[in-house]
Amino acid sequence: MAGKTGKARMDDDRLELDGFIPYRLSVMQQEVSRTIAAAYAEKHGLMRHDWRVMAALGCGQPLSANEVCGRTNMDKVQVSRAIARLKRKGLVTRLQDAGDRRRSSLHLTERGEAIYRDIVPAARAREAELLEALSTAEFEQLDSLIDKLYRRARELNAGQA
Amino acid sequence: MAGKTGKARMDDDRLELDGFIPYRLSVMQQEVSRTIAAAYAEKHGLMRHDWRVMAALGCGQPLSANEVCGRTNMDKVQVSRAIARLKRKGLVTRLQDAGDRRRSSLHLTERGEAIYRDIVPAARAREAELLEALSTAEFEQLDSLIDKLYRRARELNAGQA
DNA sequence: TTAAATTAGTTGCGTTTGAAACTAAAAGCA
DNA sequence: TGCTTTTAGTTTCAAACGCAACTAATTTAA
Repeated sequence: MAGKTGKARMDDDRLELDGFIPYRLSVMQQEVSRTIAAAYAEKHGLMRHDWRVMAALGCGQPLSANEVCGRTNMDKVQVSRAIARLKRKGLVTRLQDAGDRRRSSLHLTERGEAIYRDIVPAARAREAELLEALSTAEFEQLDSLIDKLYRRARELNAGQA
Repeated sequence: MAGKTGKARMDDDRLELDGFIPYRLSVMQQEVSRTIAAAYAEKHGLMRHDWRVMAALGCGQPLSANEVCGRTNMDKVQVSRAIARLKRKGLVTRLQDAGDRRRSSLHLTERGEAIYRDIVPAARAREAELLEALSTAEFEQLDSLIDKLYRRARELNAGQA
């Protein structure tokens, strides 16, 4: 399809940010992120990465740090640091794997579980409030568009990654 | 509308990240961002914020730092630092405003302009490649969805911001 | 007309980030 | 077996960030 362009793009050698999809996506996403952060940040003093690690663990424990990477799309440095913070706060424990002593399996502690159980409904509620702005059809479109754009971007990035 | 939920959400007190729209949005956006960064990062050693400031200036010079904030959705600290970097690199100049000596008006230098003119078509090309994954109808849906979600998130955040 | 409040922009501080280098254990293989 | 390579995860260092405090110019308004 030829020349999809955002709204305000008149002058051809100037780029109007407001008509540039990647920019708008970024600004929108940041705002959405802030909405969700309310569910874990203030009250529990967690960062986004911490919360993601907890979310991964909440869905299936134990996990190695490496498995957490896979489920959260974070890289291993971020995961390592998030785990360090969570351990410091007493929200996760690690247990060195007997078979492979490089690995260790991570668990939410009792406190970690409690916080997890506190965050989940709040996060869900925030998401729901957000999605109230959309019809069912729009929601499905969104779902599909996220997927398509993600795949496409990965394709494009695959070269130099 | 009642209970929109992502795909993989079965257990009600566990949150599956892959079915959580804000998470998927974030991961997708990051990937898209990387795609676009290729247009300004490696080759010109710019950061996202630097590029945004340049993009703002490219569309209408001169601008005060404050006006840049408005056009880029960045806050003044980020803008101040981006300008400092760009000045260091010789890509923008500042000129103290005669009427109001707190302000100064920012301009792209010759070199700044040149780099801007190099980046714009590359960024456009990247965006176009990305959007090739979508039909015209989908593109329009995307445009509208970004808008709706952005507005909604701002509404929700307005309280505590 | 001068003191208080606002606005433009910068800076200092402690924390987080990103990239690359690193350690230690396990696998591959000769 | 002993040597190289891979894999899991951590650390280091410089740059970037967020926040609050700051300076300096301008506006408000008593």
